[in-house]
Amino acid sequence: MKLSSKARYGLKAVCELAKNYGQTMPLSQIALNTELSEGYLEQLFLALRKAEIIGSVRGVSGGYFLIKAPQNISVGEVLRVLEDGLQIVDCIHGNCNAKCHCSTHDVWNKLYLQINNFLDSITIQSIIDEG
Amino acid sequence: MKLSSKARYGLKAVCELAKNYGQTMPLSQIALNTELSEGYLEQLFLALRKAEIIGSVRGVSGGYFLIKAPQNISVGEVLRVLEDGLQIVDCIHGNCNAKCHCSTHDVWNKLYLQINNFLDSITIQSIIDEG
DNA sequence: AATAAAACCTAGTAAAACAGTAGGGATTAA
DNA sequence: TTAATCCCTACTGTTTTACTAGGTTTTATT
Repeated sequence: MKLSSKARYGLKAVCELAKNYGQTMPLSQIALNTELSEGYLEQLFLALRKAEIIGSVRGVSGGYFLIKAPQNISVGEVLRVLEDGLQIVDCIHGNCNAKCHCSTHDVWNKLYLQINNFLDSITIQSIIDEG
Repeated sequence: MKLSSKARYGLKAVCELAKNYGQTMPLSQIALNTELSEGYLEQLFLALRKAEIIGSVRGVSGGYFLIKAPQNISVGEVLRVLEDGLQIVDCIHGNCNAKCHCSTHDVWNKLYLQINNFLDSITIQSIIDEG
């Protein structure tokens, strides 16, 4: 139940973009501000772009930008991209073949919903407001 | 954010013990009923015993038993033993040296509390009742 | 047209974590 | 004495993680 670096770094980077919402930021600048590896961030940004959370401009004076306003993006949206859908077990629907006569699956299902509901209730804007 | 096999198997095994609360069950029987590896379960039971969640009787006709009644044990108690305290990030108190000017740490702290509160609210008894 | 800044993309890789297995020792009822 | 059972440590193959490397493409600027 540990969060991956992808998730932690990714959220930080998205917050950095949020603080500069409306502008385009080169990855080098984001890496500098967050003290994260530029090469590693690049991979995360590739995923975030394909998920249409961020957009990009190529070439000189290009960079990345948030597509939606920070108050309209939830932490859940971002993390689901970076954390394989935030699923905490592989058989989330209890369709595994185990001869388990107790409903532990229900626990995992409910925990999954709790986590997602909570993370969906937090906006990126609220994070940078607190900081 | 995946749950480990330790956690999944451990909870199943504890449920199995709960269904036979008041009796002593040999590990071989638990492994059989849950279709889990006896050798692996042994490790989990070592930890659960040291955490005083289960007790054991050695020798012939020995085995393991739940120390507390199933309605007095929460899923959280069990999982914290098996999942390194259920901490989702290493620096849960935000004491890492990162030059992060946004409060993503607050998110992880709150999520940590959400998860623990939720799991503490579920008793082992309620799981076997549903099954 | 040349250059340099930037995104884009794939593949490799060392280290850690995971999910067990192996093998023996200690205890105890029968 | 035996066999069942818990106790404990160490080892091991696999997978995941957290990157790094190295190149390609695009584009503003000179």
